[in-house]
Amino acid sequence: MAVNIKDVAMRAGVSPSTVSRVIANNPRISAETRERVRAIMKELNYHPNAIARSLVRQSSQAIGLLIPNTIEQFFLNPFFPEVLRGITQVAQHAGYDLFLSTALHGLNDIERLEQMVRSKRVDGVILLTSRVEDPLLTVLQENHIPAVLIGRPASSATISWVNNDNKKAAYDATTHLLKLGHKRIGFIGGSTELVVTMDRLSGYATALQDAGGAFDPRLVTSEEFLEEGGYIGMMRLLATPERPSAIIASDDVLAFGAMRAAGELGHRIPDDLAIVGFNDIPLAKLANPPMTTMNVHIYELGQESAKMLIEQIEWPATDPREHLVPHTLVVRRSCGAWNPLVL
Amino acid sequence: MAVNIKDVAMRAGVSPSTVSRVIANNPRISAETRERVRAIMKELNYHPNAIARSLVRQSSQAIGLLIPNTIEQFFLNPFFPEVLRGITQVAQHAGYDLFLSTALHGLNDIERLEQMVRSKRVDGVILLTSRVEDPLLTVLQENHIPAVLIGRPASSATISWVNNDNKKAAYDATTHLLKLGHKRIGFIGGSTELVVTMDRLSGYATALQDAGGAFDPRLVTSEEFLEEGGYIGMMRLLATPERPSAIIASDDVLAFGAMRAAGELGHRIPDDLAIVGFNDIPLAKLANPPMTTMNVHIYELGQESAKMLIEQIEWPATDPREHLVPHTLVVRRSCGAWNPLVL
DNA sequence: GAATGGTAAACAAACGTTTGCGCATCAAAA
DNA sequence: TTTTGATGCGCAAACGTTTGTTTACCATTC
Repeated sequence: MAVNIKDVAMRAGVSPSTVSRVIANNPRISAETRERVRAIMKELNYHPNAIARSLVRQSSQAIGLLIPNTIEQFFLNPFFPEVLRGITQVAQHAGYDLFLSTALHGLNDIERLEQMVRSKRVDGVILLTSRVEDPLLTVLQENHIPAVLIGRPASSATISWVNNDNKKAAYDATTHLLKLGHKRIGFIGGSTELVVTMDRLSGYATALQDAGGAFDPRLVTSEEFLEEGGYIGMMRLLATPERPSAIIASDDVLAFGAMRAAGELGHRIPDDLAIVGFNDIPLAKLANPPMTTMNVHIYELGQESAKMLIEQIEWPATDPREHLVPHTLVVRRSCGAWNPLVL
Repeated sequence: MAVNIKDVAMRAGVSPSTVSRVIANNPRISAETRERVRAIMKELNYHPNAIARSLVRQSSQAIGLLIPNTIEQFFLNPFFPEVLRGITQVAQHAGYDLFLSTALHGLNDIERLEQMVRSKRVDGVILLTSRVEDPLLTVLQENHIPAVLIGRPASSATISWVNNDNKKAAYDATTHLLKLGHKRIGFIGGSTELVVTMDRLSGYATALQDAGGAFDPRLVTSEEFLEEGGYIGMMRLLATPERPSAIIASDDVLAFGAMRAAGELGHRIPDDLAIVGFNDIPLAKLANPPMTTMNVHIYELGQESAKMLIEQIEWPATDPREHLVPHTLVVRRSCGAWNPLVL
């Protein structure tokens, strides 16, 4: 039914090989033939079959996105579209298509991985799943699957990854609050199974320690990565005997929940309670008050991961690389630093 | 390098056809052979090549998502992840993979469409692009490409679509405000090129008319589909001589911008100004005050579109269908209806 | 004992490309 | 005139499956 390369060849009075070479802009085709074939292609409205091409080329010119099992949570977080935007930008530019793999009906990460790459549908994968179990990494290595992790591998596995310096970022955020005079600073984190949570918690603790402050476990809570989690976490922290005067939330969505909880209990932000979030999602600046938050440049994270993956696909020999995307604290109103210039 | 069906066949002492039939659970294979082949597949860690399969089957078991050219705006709007979530859910369940097509380097919709489906990478497409130009629809029809539009076609083209009854929804939202006693109600819409904007505007106007109110063009503004657009729109409306006492924003993101503008000018919501948004994005209930908004059930929109597309792919004969997803007004604080029960 | 029927598996063609190799053709050099 | 070297193009194999048809085998039946 659909017109194929043979139809074009026949109509143009040449062989399929010639048509193929015209498509590939092979220089060994005369200008005259090239033009004639091109005209026929247009006339017949011919479009090369990408599937057949992939089969013979042994490459699909597509990259896969492995989305965490906690789909709902992940999609709900503005992190997702933003990182996707970055990946998209680079992939498009390099001529790669994007394949999405989500997990719903009980497929685990490994099965999904095999579905995508072992079946040759994609040339490599970007892992958005921050809680990386080792078996997955083993499968990747054993099968020489080009892959890039967004986040940091829990173990010292040899895989390319792109991440923020989360410890440093949390350290900086905490220091910011310390400089504003806060003594008791609380921490609301996501699931402790996530490397990112542990890193940020660690940076927070180190900052307190360096400032001579005490790390009080009652001021630390870890919740689901949802607005509701932030809400609950804040409620918990505010119930402690000596309540904190400032909060670090390891995600803006958590921070939003925290702000809601604080508001409901009648605490004013930043007067009674300073809050610093993480990620600088678009709505952070629209919060009331506008939220101070650590911008981790998610878009760049996405871009860089795609770049690294494509590099890996096209030069399979290259060693795993790491890349740290810098962070910048965006000072708004929620931390109580009315004049950012003095900091 | 990678193990293929022939390797399995050889090792099991059978032909490739037999292996293929084992994979397909063909009943003509004896139980004994089936088990033996299965064992070998596991032993060799064999995974069928989806590309080769697609080639011979003439179907890729994948559906494509055509994302509007206004990528940045689209990704920024929480509508996107939510509709994607719905699509994903159904697609996964039916065994279809998801392919993303975004437009960056100047490819227009048609080119992208051809890239995806004419090249057989996907079996059908979901069009997320609400401003559907006719040429695109023509291409779809001429090539018998299974497709579903999310939104309503501008012309009376014969294409399957799933949508909200946007006129009715806007009518209902406006009526809600009228019942609360508002006389001058403003409307902040997205680009007038979008069908959805025009539909909602139309419903708004009809509601005013039915209530005996006058439609005042000075109370209507159309802006970019961004928070910033809502901000500017609100500024514009508040600058009119007789300023409105209530606002309908055709998108929650616009409503957020509107609320910010109102806040900056010192107007209190809902006391000085009532606001009703559209979409009920997750953050709507976290706004300050929590936002009254028309829930259009985006997730369902996504689910239904995927269902319709897959149905179309698997039963090519079926006629184009339409589906309206119901809307429900979620009354919170921003509209000033303190006791939703009385309505 | 030959014909029939049923079951299990093999054969081979197809799907639409790409690409190494070989074969003409022709002009220039020997 | 023969050799050489480009140049332009065709041949055919390969990529890894699926599937309609055929074959081989064995047990019934006449």
